Amino acid sequence: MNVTTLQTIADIINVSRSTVSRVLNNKWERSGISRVTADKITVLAKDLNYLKNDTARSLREKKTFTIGVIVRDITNPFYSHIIKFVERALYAKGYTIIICNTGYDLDRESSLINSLISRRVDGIILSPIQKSIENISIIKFRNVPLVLFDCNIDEMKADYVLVDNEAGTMKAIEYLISQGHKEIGYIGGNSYDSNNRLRYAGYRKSMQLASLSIHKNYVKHGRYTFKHGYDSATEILRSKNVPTAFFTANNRIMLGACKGIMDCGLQIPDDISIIGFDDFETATMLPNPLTVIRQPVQEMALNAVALLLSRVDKTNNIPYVTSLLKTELVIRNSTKDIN
Amino acid sequence: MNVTTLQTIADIINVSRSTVSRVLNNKWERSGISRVTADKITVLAKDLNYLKNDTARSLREKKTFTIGVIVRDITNPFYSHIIKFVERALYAKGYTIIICNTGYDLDRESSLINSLISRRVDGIILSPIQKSIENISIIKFRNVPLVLFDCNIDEMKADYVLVDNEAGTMKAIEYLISQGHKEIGYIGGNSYDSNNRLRYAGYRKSMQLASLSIHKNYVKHGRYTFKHGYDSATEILRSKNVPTAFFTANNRIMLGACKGIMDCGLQIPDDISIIGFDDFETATMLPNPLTVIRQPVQEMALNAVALLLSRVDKTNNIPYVTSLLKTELVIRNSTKDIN
DNA sequence: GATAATTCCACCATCGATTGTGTAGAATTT
DNA sequence: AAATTCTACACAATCGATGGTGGAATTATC
Repeated sequence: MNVTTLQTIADIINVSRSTVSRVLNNKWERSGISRVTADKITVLAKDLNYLKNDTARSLREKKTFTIGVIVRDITNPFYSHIIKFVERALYAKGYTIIICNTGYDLDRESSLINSLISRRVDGIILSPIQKSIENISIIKFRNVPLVLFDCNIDEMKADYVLVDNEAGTMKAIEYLISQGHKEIGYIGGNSYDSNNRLRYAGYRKSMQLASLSIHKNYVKHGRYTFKHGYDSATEILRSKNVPTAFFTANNRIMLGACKGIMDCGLQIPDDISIIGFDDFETATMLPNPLTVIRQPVQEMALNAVALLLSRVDKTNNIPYVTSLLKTELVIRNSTKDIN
Repeated sequence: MNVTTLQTIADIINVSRSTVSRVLNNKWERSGISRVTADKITVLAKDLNYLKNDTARSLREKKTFTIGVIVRDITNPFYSHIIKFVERALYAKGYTIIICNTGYDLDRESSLINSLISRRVDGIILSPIQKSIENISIIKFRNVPLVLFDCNIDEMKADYVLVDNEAGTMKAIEYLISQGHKEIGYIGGNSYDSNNRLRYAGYRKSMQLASLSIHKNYVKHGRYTFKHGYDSATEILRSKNVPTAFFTANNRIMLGACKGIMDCGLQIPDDISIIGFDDFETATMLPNPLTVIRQPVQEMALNAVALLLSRVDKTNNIPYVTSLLKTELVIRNSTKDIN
């Protein structure tokens, strides 16, 4: 259980801790340590399986080489892919990431943030719940480098990475309209969520531009879940008037809606068209592969990392940056031209 | 940028660091500190937004309250769900987790392990690549509490959490046989992977018990990917003789195989039956929902955490434990009775 | 041979928190 | 009034690593 430390090595070779430290950090030349001493130390360190103690180093250096990443739902493939890319990019820069999952629980978010700050992470990438922005303020108050991800909060000045939610949605709706759809339903996410608000705004704008009216009954906001998608779709489809197409605000809702449509005995796209935000692996697996708005997941991850690291490295006050990325309409086969 | 430390508070109130420490750790009564002093300290700490420094505490306590979790592919829903449950359980016990993704890269695995040990994590939950067990030995050598997850390595004594791969597969194969299938293909994972070996063993055993012969051409080992599933299925289906059913060794392979089958112009389950290991959200979304062997994901996660923490807490040498969990055959509609 | 110039390292403070031990001064006892 | 007991803290060592400063020993220079 006895671990080798710098002191262990120093004692054996009869040099000081600092000398060992300098050698093992490749600073021995600059510090005027002889090659002979350096070699002895290097060899012994290997023999004793010396492994640096990062807690000590972090304490001393006031730098942990750790980044906190907080997402709302790690089981959503959108986030798990983001995390994969973020982890890979940060790892390449020598950073480790601590991943936290809020599960849309505000208390959890708050407590996780405190925990990350206690651990003195060098920065945080946060995909906030947005019900309250108090948690975010704490991070800023503590002066911890922060990148807000997948959200767009007007009242909060910060670095952002986000996509053109409104424009992306408009592409989708306009595509539906070009196929002759006039009655288009919107099954969205939480009403306090900026993505949902912007996607909804895009939906309304496109409808308005085409002089199409929006039926209140065709619009459902709710949670970003399969269940919400399913319930909303079936509820809408069981009423007297039904739309000819649906827009869904994320992958989970889309899957739920698809299942709901099928369970209502309707076929996609013959009986009803559907288009949604987020691309995902199984979108191509349905009887008719799904047409979606794809977010540039890897690019988003890389931009978040780059933005954050530039904050971490530079103590000077760069103005806040918003990295706004473009979405792409991926046309598959879940909508039908009814012109 | 000046952070409050115990010393800051101590200086203002004119007490010593230790007194402040004891108060903020609720040890003041035991240490004979007056309520008046304690209150003053508590109030001031709050006013100054004091936040404990975990790097310092960890160094002193030789305990980081951090657990490393290493998985092979975080974007696989099986793992992302495991991680979700593991994180939740550990969080409840005051631990933070560092999630690492090897992406089946052995060097990465090795380097991640070293990094975790450098950070002095209190324990590691590892789902190893298994091409080499050297990396695992390092963890054991360093005496870091370890739980091996989702694998079964005979040569390596350790704590394990795993499922009845062989028995589970047998349930699946026997189900197919009971439906009259005699020509059953096996599309598996990496040949060095213990899960794959055991699942394959289960497949062979069931076939043998039913006196069915295994066609070499119907068996494909490879990577746990969509592509491998797709390629294998199409390759098999394009040959002269084709099986009436497939068993697939994980969720990715299953999806790939399904797509392959569809792209060959065949219908599931009318033309060909399929059954696979791992349940997943979209299994229910296909035209005909998929029949699968479900692993008790949450239970696996909780057992891994419990096992690990018992190692972390007790320094005494408990004998190694293997937590072997049962799988469940979830019958949906991807197989057809051809009796 | 004496002084100057290097070479090569040791010393010590520091990061922030924790804890065992020691001790003034007040309170109580005899 | 002296002895004893409490009360309420302070002190200092420790965890392991880092880096500025200073100085002994060796070599070079005239």
